[in-house]
Amino acid sequence: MSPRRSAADALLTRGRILSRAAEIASEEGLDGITIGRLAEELEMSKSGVHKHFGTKETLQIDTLDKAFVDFWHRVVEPALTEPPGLRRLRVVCANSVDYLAEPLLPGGCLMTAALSEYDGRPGAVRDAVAQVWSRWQGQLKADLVAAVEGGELAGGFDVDQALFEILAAGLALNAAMQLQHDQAAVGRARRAIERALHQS
Amino acid sequence: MSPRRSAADALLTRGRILSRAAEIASEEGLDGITIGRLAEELEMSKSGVHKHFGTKETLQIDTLDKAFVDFWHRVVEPALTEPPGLRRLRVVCANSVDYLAEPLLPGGCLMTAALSEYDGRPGAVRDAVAQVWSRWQGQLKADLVAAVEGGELAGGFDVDQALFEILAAGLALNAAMQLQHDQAAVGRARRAIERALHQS
DNA sequence: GAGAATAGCGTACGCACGTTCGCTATTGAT
DNA sequence: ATCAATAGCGAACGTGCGTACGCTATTCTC
Repeated sequence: MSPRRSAADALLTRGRILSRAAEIASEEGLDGITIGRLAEELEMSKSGVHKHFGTKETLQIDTLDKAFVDFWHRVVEPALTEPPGLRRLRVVCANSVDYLAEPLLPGGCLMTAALSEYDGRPGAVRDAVAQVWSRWQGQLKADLVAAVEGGELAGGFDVDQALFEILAAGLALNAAMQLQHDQAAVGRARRAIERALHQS
Repeated sequence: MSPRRSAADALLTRGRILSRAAEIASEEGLDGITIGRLAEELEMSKSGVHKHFGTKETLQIDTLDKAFVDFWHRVVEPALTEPPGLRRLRVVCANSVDYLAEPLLPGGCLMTAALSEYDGRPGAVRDAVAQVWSRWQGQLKADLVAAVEGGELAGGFDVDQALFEILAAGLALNAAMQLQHDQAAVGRARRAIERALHQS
């Protein structure tokens, strides 16, 4: 019908597809993404959607990557004005709690959803999920380590234990929000994270 | 081919179907359950499998319920010899950590997988997931409350905060085991739970 | 201005899905 | 001995899926 096809338009179309795909995936999982459904909702042809990715698996991975980039923009980057260490860590954690409490995507955090969905299924999608989580954990751990090295945390502080508890709080907050719409969980997550930083 | 159909045999067949379905669902999600696949693996016809449940949605719910009953048998019931309160709670928590570290199902805890999978999709399956989680949380909370009332925990102890942190540790342990096969997470989960019971 | 690239469309394909229907053979109660 | 129930089978259905192919129209490069 309307074959516009400049390079700029193509990138824009690709972005529209990924945005909608991320919304769908956040509610119904990466497997809920369907080329036919995307085509219908974006008012284009199945083959038009397909061509941008070549394979459904690629579409799923690109969707996850896009969601991760958005997450990073909102959660991590604003904290980079703080020096590495405890100050930056606290801002990152606060931002991530805010993100989980009021996510960009309608079905909540896609990284978290994809984690459960693909942790038992070998393949490229699972690898992508693992990489995304590895980066997020690496970011948190780097500031924990910096805080210890900078003397902001007590000597003998167990970095991996704190990391575990911070991640745990995020997972539990996401579950409480998505399954039970429990707003009170937000405060509990904040407190749990603060407690993770005060090992006795 | 071999139409045996006593009432006892029927129940047995139903159990075989649900057992295999639970295994599949633990690895690929409740949506990974497929009547055709079950029929093939169990060497029976699609219609034979179908007839036991009438609807795929019912099959999914029954699978979840079966997995929950098995979980309950292994985690909660052995602890009922302890008196309600802190002692029973510690046994339940220890059993649940053991369960997550070495689950009955190949893909890990089905309740946890189903939580992420269906938290954003209204319907009977989601309701079943919510109910299962509500029962599990209720069990934990009952012993926390009993512990407070029995004076085993300090006055002013925040039961909901502790419950949040215990559940969080379980979710994080499951994620660490399934995505990263991180055995060290077992000890961290145990420690996180113990810390949840020692509010400062 | 000519020509290679390519965004997007339309059509078609094979496949797996859940569900339906009618049948057969066995059971279990009368 | 009879007869209603029913476990399970086999075949068929409509649907939606991912993917492949060829085409058209526009853009970008030279």
